[in-house]
Amino acid sequence: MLHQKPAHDQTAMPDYAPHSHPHPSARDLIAAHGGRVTRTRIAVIETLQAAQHPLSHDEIGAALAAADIAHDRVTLYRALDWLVEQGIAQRIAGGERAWRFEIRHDGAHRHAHFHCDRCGQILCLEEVPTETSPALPAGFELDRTELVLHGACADCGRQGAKAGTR
Amino acid sequence: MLHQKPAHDQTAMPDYAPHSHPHPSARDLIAAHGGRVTRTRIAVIETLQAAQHPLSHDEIGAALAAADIAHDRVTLYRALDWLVEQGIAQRIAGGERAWRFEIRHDGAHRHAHFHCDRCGQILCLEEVPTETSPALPAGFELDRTELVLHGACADCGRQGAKAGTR
DNA sequence: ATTCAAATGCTACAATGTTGCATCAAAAGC
DNA sequence: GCTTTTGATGCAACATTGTAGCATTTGAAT
Ligand SMILES: [Mn+2]
Ligand SMILES: [Mn+2]
Ligand SMILES: [Zn+2]
Ligand SMILES: [Zn+2]
Repeated sequence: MLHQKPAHDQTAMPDYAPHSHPHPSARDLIAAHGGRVTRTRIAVIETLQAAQHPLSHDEIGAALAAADIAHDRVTLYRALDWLVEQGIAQRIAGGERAWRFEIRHDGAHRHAHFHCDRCGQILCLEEVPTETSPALPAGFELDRTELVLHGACADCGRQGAKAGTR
Repeated sequence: MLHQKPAHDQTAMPDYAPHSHPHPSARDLIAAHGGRVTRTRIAVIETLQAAQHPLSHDEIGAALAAADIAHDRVTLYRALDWLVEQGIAQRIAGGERAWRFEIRHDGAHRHAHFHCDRCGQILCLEEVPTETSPALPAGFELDRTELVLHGACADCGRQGAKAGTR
């Protein structure tokens, strides 16, 4: 239930702008998709909207706790499942075998991510668009493309040049 | 310990060509990296070399079992860890929160993957190169890029057009 | 205020991966 | 070949991440 990496600590909803474009109100989003407007869903959406990088279930849970919003693990999993089903959020297979979530951007605003294979940090690369569709085998339908750049972040690169790849 | 998807069943080392280019001998590869040549490592490498798509720990374990190579779960995890550390194999964050592994191709032969979000199938897209490096923040080092196309495979697309996104 | 499906909160469980430590065996030295 | 050394293995116990079932609560429609 606790953060392992105090570096990315990102608890209660911050006040800086998210991905540099405005976001619709959480209540409206939920209602527009025919869901019930609950404290948990509102807080999850607002947390994701405010985040500068995709958040893990654990990180989102910490944000809810910091905002004094009672919830249990399973409820949060289900809220996230619902957001993904609705296309409001998307799952990203970040490194550490735990999903990460972020608001799903449409068309122009989609972007790639950088994943540090040493410390696990994930960074949104706003400038790098995810490449558009190449030829797929017959019958295959493309939904979205995910581009992840792997390597070492500035912090990890500086120290131990030859640490574990993992 | 059993396969869930008989469709991708890929047990004992098959005899067809892998990614359509030849592979170095497993023993040589291991020795060249200063590791001990053990049955487990040899079999894991040969299994990966023969595979047409990235394999999960479970699938590789099944292949070892089919080849009558005794091993335990942890040993296999460690063999795979070692291959990744050495840069012989690479981990791919396939959907189902389980790593998938494949031989790491160099330069020209790197390719993208297609992931079916309905049935979980993963396909190597030999023709689609992973895009080359864009601008990264100062100090960041790029190791490799991972391009995953998400959508529905031919089988899944045909049936239920509007199933679960997940 | 009443109604009722949609969300929630437990508890119990499954799947995937990790750690510690005793034992085994690959390969190097003799 | 025999011994030695240390990397690799096997086993047991544990951690993390995510799911399923079911009783209870609550959003929102009437
Ligand atoms: Mn992002
Ligand atoms: Mn591949
Ligand atoms: Zn890092
Ligand atoms: Zn499919």
